[in-house]
Amino acid sequence: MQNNLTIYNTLTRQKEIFKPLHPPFTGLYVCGPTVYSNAHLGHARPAITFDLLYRYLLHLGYKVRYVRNITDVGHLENDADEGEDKIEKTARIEHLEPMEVVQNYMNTFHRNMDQLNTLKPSIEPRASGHIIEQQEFIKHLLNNGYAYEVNGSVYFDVLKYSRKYKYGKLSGRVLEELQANTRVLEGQDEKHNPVDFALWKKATPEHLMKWPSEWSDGYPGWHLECSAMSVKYLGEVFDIHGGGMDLQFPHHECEIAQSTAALGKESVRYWMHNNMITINGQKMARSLGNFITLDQFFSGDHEMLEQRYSPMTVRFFVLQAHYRSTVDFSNEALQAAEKGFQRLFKGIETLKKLKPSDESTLDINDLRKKCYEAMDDDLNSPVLLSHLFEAVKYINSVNDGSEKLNSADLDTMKNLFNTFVFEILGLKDETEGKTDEKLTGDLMKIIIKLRQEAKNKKEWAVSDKIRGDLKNAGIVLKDHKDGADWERE
RNA sequence: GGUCGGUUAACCGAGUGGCUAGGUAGUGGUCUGCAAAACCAUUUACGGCGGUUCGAAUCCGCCACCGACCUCCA
Repeated sequence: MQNNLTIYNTLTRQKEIFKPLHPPFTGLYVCGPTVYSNAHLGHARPAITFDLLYRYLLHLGYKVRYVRNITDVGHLENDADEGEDKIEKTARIEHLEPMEVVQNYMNTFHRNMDQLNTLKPSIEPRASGHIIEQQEFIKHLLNNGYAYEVNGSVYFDVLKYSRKYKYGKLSGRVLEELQANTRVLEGQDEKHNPVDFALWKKATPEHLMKWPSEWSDGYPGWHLECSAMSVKYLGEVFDIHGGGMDLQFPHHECEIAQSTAALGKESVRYWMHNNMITINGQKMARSLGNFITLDQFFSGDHEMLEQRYSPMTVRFFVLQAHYRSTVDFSNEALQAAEKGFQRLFKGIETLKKLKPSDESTLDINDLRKKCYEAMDDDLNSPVLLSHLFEAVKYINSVNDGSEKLNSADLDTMKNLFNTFVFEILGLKDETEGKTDEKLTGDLMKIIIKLRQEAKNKKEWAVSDKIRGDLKNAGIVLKDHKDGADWERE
């Protein structure tokens, strides 16, 4: 399994050549959503980023097991609330069962992910379905002496851990400074140290989501599910763990601590983190209330949106930036992405119609090499797109007759677009698959022919009326030298 | 205050010590009964101040500004 893929490992803060532990197999774990509200643009970022990685690994020939969890227990909303479980809180407001809320938002999330054309993970485990595994994990930590029980809750002993291992290695935190900076808040008296974190929390009587355990009726700590489920499905040591940059600390740091303490070794080989989507320069987040949901993008139903943006426009928008850069939302940027996406796909349409020449004026192998180099360079999708746009320009020139492609190169070019645009970038033609497409096409041919006859007789009023009426019906005619094309508005 | 990252033209967004990234918009042109579209060509850059270098947007230092995270029961 040869490849030149390099990925930026947050652990070492540099790009490293990707070498899986057990080729051709490779494991990928990505932190999925907490399903207590509708998915917003921020959720699209990791989904698309790691979909790109998953697709590229598949393309390179790896047998990938892609695990993305659904968090359906735990998580607090913010400092203001009184320790209510996020999911439980929403449940109370809407008078629904907690699991009904979970199901509802999970369904929406899945629909949105399908719209964005992300491939489904191999396994999508839910925290609530792995309570026993999490409890087993806690027992392991208690036996190892890295956890302690107080009043039915179990906490991880960070200080003890740090005597043997380095706590904070992923996020660059220094334990002493963390202790110095920790805010002193109520409810921590159970902990031996403020930096300790919960593995199991005893539930209050009114808490709805709780499970029996030998310590108490309660619920697992947030960080635990990822450790327990990744080990279960990918093994004690696996290749890639991904997630948003905002999860680096404390979530992933605690995951590392738990797993290392329980297993006695590093569990994750490559840590990858996508950057944030910003809006007016600030992170788009549920908790900040500055989010626009994916459904709102797709429908245009939000006061900040000047128009609707199709799922592929959103996907293209995300891919046009490198995953480790922030991307700032704006209508202008989305509209530019929409136009760019259309230009790319018009190029593909033109490519389909090209006639081969006897010779080629393009070094197609060089183009292919550049495309692979871009992807190998830590998934540099914007550079890949720039090469594809260069190719589009070339395709148009061939169409105009100023450049040439021979038959073999033409096939290679089609292949290249198929591979990179559809297979790897995961873009798709949104006009395809509509019903009666063939019939519509045939009808349009007849209409255009009739109009052409009118034009030949210089009956401009007739031809303009046809064009105008079609426009009212949502169809745009585009005249050119030998005939006319049409497309939906 | 600490840790990490960023500051590129009208907007978005790559990037290497010397060679036009790319997209959108703008401008000019081709095509055209008109319109639209399409295509071609093309203008405006590298936060500030120093330093290293024959040469720096790219390396180093300082400053300014912006952002993420800094555990609460999760």
